[in-house]
Amino acid sequence: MKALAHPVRVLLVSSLTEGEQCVCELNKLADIDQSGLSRHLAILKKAGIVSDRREGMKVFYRLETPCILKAFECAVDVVKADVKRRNDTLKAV
Amino acid sequence: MKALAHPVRVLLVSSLTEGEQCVCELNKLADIDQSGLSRHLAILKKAGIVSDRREGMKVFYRLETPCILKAFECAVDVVKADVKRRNDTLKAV
DNA sequence: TGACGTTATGCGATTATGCGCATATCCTTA
DNA sequence: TAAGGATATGCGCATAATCGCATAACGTCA
Repeated sequence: MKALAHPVRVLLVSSLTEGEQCVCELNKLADIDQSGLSRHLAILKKAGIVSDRREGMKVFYRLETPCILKAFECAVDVVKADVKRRNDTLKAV
Repeated sequence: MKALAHPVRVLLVSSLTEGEQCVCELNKLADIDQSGLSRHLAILKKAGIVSDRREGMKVFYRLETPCILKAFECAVDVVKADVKRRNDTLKAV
């Protein structure tokens, strides 16, 4: 759970749901220092959420657990419910 | 996501999947200072994961988002996969 | 082998989290 | 209104997470 507690890591996982990607591609997504990106990926790997594969100079990361998508969907639901609640509160006024 | 990044909070949510509970009951589960518990619950509430309801002196918390169970199941899968991987590595030696 | 592209790691500084104590707040009941 | 139980909050300290820079490690190709 801690491994997903950072916006950049959520972004990374989210991007990897579309398939394997190398660090260089991920680096374009996240506006962050390269060393930081590498660290975030290491955290996800240590947590068993992603795995890596070397191919030439590049390292490719891929999602190890597709079920994580459901967790994200739930998170989206939570946010939606929150928005709805705020709206209802506004209307009530 | 951050809201679930602490073992105590995972425990709390997990316990709340069984139904509404008051702070006093939750306090028995988590071996933690009462003020800390209150803070953790506040974090979950702010994240929209739980909601509270006052009834006399006691405050009852309940899960706002049952789908969170799926997220936990996924976490369990990740851990299981990790254990399996370790075993396979051992066997290979 | 040497230069270069890609990714990882060591380190120090900064910031965010969590904890425990004391205390405030809210509610009930005498 | 006063006392007491249940819960929340202010504060200071300790620890952990993150960041950016510099540099190391790894692989390729001339």
